[in-house]
Amino acid sequence: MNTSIKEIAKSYEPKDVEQRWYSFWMENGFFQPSGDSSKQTCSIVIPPPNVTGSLHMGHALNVTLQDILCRWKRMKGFRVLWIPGTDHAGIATQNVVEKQLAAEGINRETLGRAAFIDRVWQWKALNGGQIIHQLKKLGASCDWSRERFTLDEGLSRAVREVFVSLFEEGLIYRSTRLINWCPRCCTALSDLEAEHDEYDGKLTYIRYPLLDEHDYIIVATTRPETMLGDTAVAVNPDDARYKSHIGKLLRLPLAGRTIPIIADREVDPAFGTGAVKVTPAHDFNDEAIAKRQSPHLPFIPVIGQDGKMTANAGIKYAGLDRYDCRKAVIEDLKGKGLLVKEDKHTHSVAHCYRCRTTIEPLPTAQWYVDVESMAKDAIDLVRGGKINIIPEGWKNSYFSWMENIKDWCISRQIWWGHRIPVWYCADCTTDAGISQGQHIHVALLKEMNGIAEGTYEELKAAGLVHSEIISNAKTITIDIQVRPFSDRDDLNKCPQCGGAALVKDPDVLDTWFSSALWPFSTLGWPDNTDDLKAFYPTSVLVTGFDILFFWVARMIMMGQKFMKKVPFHDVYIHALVRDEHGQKMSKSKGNVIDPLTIIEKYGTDSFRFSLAAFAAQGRDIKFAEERVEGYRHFANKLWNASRFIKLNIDKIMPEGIDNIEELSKEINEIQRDSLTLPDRWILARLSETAADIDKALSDYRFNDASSAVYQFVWHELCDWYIELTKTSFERNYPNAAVTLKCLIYVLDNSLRLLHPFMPFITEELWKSFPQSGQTISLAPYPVPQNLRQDSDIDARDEMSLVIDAISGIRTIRGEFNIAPSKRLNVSIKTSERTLSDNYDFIVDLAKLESLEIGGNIEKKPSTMTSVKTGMEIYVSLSGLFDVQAELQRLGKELKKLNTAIMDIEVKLSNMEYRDRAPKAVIEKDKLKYSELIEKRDRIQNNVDKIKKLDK
RNA sequence: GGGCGAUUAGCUCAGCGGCAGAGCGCUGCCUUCACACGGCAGAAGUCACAGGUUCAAAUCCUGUAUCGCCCA
Repeated sequence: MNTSIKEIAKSYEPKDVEQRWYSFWMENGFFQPSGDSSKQTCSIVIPPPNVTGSLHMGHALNVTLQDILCRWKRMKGFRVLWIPGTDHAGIATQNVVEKQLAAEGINRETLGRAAFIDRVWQWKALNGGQIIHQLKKLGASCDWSRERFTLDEGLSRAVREVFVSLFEEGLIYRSTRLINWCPRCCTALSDLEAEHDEYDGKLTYIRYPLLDEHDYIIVATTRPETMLGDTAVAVNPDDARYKSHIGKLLRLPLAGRTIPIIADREVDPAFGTGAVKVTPAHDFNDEAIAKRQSPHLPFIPVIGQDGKMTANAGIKYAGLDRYDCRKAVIEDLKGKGLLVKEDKHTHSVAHCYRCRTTIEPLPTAQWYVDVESMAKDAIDLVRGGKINIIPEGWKNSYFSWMENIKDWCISRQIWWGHRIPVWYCADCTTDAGISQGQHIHVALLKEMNGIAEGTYEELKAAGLVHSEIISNAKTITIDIQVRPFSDRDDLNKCPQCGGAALVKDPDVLDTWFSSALWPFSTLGWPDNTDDLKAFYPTSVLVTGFDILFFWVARMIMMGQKFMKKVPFHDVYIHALVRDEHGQKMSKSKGNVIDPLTIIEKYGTDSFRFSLAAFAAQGRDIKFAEERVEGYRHFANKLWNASRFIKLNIDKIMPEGIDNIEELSKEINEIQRDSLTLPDRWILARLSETAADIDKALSDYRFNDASSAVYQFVWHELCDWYIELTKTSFERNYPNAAVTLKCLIYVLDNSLRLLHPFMPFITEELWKSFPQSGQTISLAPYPVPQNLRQDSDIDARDEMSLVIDAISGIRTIRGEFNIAPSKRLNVSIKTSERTLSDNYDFIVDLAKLESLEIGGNIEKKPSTMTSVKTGMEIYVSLSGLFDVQAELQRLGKELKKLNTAIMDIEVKLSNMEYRDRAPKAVIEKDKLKYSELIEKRDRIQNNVDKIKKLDK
């Protein structure tokens, strides 16, 4: 029997406490799903943070909300599985390691592909655990034994399976078209990875001379350097200014080429001059125009993958950076008198989401996923309610994106990632009968046999053998004509000719391709594992709106496609965390708040509680540090409430208590008569609070849940109940022990209610009471059904009388600045027995010297009056009493009451109101009206008495 | 250009047809034996603006202004 309550510190020190418990939870495997499979399950997959990442506010919010849900469900008895892990973040990680290499004076090409990838794995082993460590600091109750990485073996197998089956179905295909190209990362990007920002640029007007006439046409462009690749000028067919020009030829300045004037409906006559230059190889709109023409306009790429002008740009410009070329072109046009003007012009420019470099649209061969039919299904799933998006407002964004979705470019020209499982045969011939070796271009790391680059055939002709070509290749480019083979197993023979001259596709997949499989790949798919059977579909996905399209939409498509079931039932979209001025946090702005600094300063629990309290639906979070400080005070309050209880266990029950689980049974068996009014009241309020929190969490209303528990613990348990128990304890009531048991019971349940929000302090306090439970994280969550059931509503009405009496006296004390130490003499005129039944509570909490309660109390001279429903309170103030001040005070109150009475009179006398308002509303108003009248009359009565008694 | 959201106390925000709320801050009194990271009391609002619907509007509708975000 543990009765010794160790001395506990006067204030809560989070650091001491937090360190201990996390490892305790881990060592005991509390976060692994437990219980038999008949139990209801709850599963969540974490949005995998980038392996390069370190914890920021967004992660902290995201993880805190998931942890609240998981801990709540776990305590409710669900078999909970929360799978953690990280994302290999292809471009980001490769950038980090390349930077390291650059510092050593090498680059990935000199290192070679295999060695480079080894380097990245080394880097990952050394640094990749940082964010995981930080998630643990937050208290995340993930099942770390199931931690996954998007590039680990199992997940790679899932990626391979998905790729190959989509390929076999024809839904993955290779195509040459314009893509967003980042000239710094040297890779293609998906549409989503190109971010559009407003930018102050120029609109340049250029004169294009007509071929056979002394006339010209003026075009306006934001990118003059691309004119070198123009293959037409387009006008709107309905534009009267240009109708007669359609079909004529122009001499393209600087390049000297002849290009036609064509008509296209999409040309906006209001933009610039209404005539636009068409550069199909470097602009998405122009590409579309080119493909609408019959025959298609030619594509002349003049900018290369490195962002420099190519030979097509002409000898003068070839090799120039695209921006230097812009200057040169402007100068040369000026020189020829063809530059009309340059206007200031704001337009949006696409940037690489990883490195901010301006995107260059380039025609290249890339792999695409045909998403049309999957998107259609994904729309239906949300529309039909199979997947709920919360808050609902995001549904519209989801639909509008999904309805306009374009095929997804999934190939990336980098090395870190899932290699595309496709092979090409250098020996076979294309459909056109040409040797495929002529369509495979190889650049070697160094010159061999006098050749540095050329087609596969040329290298062979120079005497190189297959293995030499492959192992010394710096880059391999495969033309679209070459036939791809994809397979679940690595190919070493051509499936067609049986030859061994196979070239593996050099590209890797978009990281989001593997992320899209996360809800089932982490559970063991493509194997039909027990986890998959038990935990798929997952219960809810908690994430920020910034990856709604990147990730959520794609998971829905892939989940439905491959599992034939939704990946999750609910998607809870939380806010973005901004700084206290509403600015997005960013390193460049220097307004980033580091969660770990906050944790260091205020403790994890306070931080988590703040995040939950901030997490109102549908609004961004402006993070204010003062709020966290406020919740640290709350933690301290809780700490001290427990401290108070422990001190009293020592005093009142020297024999101690066996364990607090036993207490729950006892509380349920205690006769109502043995309980004080405060006991009954707090039990009732506990039950109501538990119901409120359960409802709020079920609806993902984290802020409602946190404020309900805050309000209860501080303002009901601490402000009132604990203060009231002091009366029982200090006056040695016969049932003081019962009250103490109630108090412990309420604290125990409060700790359990709070645990999902504040896991550390609640475990610390809970474990400091004697009990058989191993951990609070597996203790039952309080819901009304498992709390004392007979806690009555009468208790609340009765208690509000007592509270009114005490508050009434305190208000008078406060208004006249009477020191709390001065005991007052008070009489209360009332017919309510409740007040005399709770005589001591009023005396103690209002700090009275004497108290008289009765129906026949008469107001004495020099007494302050407070009129409340059901009672009139007289506070004796002989000596301090000021007639004028008191009359003024009561007069003010009368005035207020009269205004209220008049308002309600107008309302009640309105016939339409009486006809149409619901009965209950009218009844309520009538009751209120009579209460107001009664109160006013009683105050008036008192005013009259003062005038008579104290004149 | 299209769409979404916000505007409520000094600040940060709940509330979204039936008496305008919370936290922080502010003012006054108090080191009362859990807690000064505290207690008690108090002041503080034309619910952005203009119309409309309704017996009744912070709440629903329309428009305006300002701010923010997403998509093109």
